[in-house]
Amino acid sequence: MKKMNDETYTISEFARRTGLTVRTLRFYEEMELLVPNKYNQAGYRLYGMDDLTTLQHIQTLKFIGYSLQEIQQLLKAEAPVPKSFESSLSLQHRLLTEKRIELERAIEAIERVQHLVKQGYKLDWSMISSFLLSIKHEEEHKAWIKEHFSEEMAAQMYDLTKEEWLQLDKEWMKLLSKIKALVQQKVSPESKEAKAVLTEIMELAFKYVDEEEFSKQLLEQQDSILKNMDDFRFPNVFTKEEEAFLKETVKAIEEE
Amino acid sequence: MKKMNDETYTISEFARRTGLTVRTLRFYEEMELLVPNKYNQAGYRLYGMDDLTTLQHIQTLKFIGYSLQEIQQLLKAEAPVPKSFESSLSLQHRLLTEKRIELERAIEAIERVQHLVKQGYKLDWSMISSFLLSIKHEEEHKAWIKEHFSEEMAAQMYDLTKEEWLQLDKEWMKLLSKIKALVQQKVSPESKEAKAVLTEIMELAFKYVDEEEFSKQLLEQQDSILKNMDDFRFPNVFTKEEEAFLKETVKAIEEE
DNA sequence: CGTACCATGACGCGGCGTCAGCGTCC
DNA sequence: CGGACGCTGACGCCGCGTCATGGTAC
Repeated sequence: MKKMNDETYTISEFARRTGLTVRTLRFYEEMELLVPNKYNQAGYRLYGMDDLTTLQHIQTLKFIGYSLQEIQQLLKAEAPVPKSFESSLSLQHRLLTEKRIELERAIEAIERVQHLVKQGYKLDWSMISSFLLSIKHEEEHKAWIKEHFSEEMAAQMYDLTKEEWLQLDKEWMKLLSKIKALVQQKVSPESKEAKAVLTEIMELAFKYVDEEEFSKQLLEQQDSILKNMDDFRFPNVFTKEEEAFLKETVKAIEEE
Repeated sequence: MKKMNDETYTISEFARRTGLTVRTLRFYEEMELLVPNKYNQAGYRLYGMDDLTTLQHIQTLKFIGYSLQEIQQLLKAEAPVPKSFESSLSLQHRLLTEKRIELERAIEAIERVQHLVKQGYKLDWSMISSFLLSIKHEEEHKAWIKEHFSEEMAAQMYDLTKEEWLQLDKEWMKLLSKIKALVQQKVSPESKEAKAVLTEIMELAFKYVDEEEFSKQLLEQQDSILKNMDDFRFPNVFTKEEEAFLKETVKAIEEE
C-alpha cells in the first residue's frame, strides 16, 4: 500500500487506480486541465478525491468526443454548466455522426472487396482501386445523377439490396479484368473481342436503368458533363489508355 | 491553362485537379509514396498520368483506413498485390468496426444527454459526469454482472428498449439531483427525507431485476466484489461524500 | 545502501497546415 | 519588371509514449 494518508495518492498510485498513465496525468497538469490539489516539500504531486472528481468530468467529456482544449474551456468556469454546452452537444453529435458514416462506408467497401477476394478473382491494384473509387464516390455520383438526370434514375442505379450490389460487383469485376487484359495484350480496339466486351458493358450499365431515357438525357446534358471533366476529382474507373481503347471500339461499332 | 504540354502538370495544377493540396503532394514525395515522374531543369515537379494512377491507388487504400506507411509498404512491391493484403483486410475490418462501435456509443450517450436537457433538468458537471460514466461503462458493467451473477440478470438490467432507457435516465437523474441536494444542504442521513430517497433508489434498482435472486447472489459474491474496489476504474456514480451519506442512511434503516 | 519511486526536459509520431526566405516562369 | 508560381526548411498541431538525467522516499 502506497497510500500516504487517507485520501491522498502519489501520481503512480493515482494513475494505477484511474487506469491512466503517469505521463498523461503530468500532461493534463501542463495543460492546466487537472492540477493536483497538493504537493509535498520535494514537489511530488499528491492527488486527492477532488482531483478524482475533476478527472471523471474530463473522461466523460472526452468520451463524447471533446478535445482536451474544449474540455478545459468547458470546465474552467467550473461552477455552472455553460449554456453554450447544450448547443455544442448538437455540434458534437453532427461531427461524430459524419465520422460514423465515413466509417460505415469504409467498412462496407472492405466487405465488398473481401467478397470479391473470396470468389477467387486475382486482383491487381488498378482493379482494386477502380472498384474502391467507385464505392467511395457512390454518394457523390448518385447526387450528380440526381442533379443532371433525375431522382428516379439515381434511385434505379443506387438503391440496390446487398445481394444486388455483390452481384453487380462480380460482373463489373469480370468486365474490368477482360478490358485490362485486352489492352495489355494490345488487341485491336476494332476486334470482335473488344466489341463483345463493350456490348457487355452496355448491357450491365442498362440492367438497372432505362436505356432510352438515359440516352435522351445524356444528349441534353453533354455540355455540363464535359465542363466537369478537366479535373480528376471524379476519377474515371479506366486509365487514359483504356479509355482511348474503348473510344476506338465505340467508333468502330458506330461505323458498322 | 497551365498545362505545359499534353499530360504533364505542374504541382498546383495537379493539386487543383486531384483536390489535394500542394503541401500534401510534396509530403507524399518526401514519404516516397508518390514521386513525380519528371522534373524540369529548375527542379519543378512535373506530374503525369502515371502519377495520377498511383495517387488513385493511394487514395483508395486511405479510404479503407490504411496509414500512409502501410500504403507505402503495400504499393512499393508495385507489381502484384501481396498476399498479405487479404489478411490485412480482415484486420482493417476489425479495427474500423471497433472504432465504429465506440462512435455509436458516444453518439447514443450524447442523444441521451440531449434528451435530459430537453426535459429541462438543470444539470451540473457532476450529474452529467455520473450519467455519462454509467453509459460509458454499461458494456463492462453488463459483462461484470454476467460473470458475477448470471446472464439472465445482465439481460434483465441492460437489454432495454430505447424508451425504457430514456425513462430510466429520467428517473435516475431525479434521484441523483435529490441526493446531491440533500448532501449539499447537510440534511442528516437519518432524516426521513434521506430514507425516502434511499427507498426510491432501491425501487428503481429492483424495477428491472428480481430482488431475492440479486440479494442471494450478492452475499455469495461479496469477497470478489470488494477486491475490485481499490481502484477507481469502476467509477462510482456517487462522490465519496455522497457514498458515506448513503451508507449512514442504510445503517439507520437497518437499525429500525 | 539499494531500489523503487519522483521530477523536469526533450524528442517522436501522423498527416499534414502554415509560415519564411528565396528562386523561376512568362 | 511585376506577379504568380515554384523550391526548401522549419515549426505547429494533438494526445500522449518514450527516453535521458538526476533527485527523493523508505
